[in-house]
Amino acid sequence: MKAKKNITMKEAKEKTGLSSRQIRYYDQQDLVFPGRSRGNQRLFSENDIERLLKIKDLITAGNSIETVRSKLRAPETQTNGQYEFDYENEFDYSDVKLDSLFPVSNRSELIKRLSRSNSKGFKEEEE
DNA sequence: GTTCTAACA
DNA sequence: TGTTAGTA
Repeated sequence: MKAKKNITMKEAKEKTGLSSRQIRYYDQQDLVFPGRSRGNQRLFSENDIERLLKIKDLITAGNSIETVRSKLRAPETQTNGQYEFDYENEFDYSDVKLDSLFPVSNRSELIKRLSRSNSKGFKEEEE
């Protein structure tokens, strides 16, 4: 039963109006967490799009990646007693061809992300 | 045809 | 940020 539909890069570009470069960049900056699947391609959910939209809004408003990250913190790091799992959600797994289980299918990717979380060499980078 | 990463302009 | 290279 595939109720929700996954969104591909192309769709994401159209829906957000952002370039693929920007979307991938925001992904690297941990501003969005799209799932990965077939061929290591990103699969966004409706939530990711909304998140991207908000990011775009903040960036175009003259804010930097840092600011955006402050506003949209990763759920795991948001230890305020209030969880905002706004993306562990409507993901259509039936359409995803994963080699193993989703959460830990990409160990290398997970390791990379964890590594990035430690490196705090951020500056005032904008458009 | 499209996305992915990495790197250069 | 755009764009290109080589790949899947």
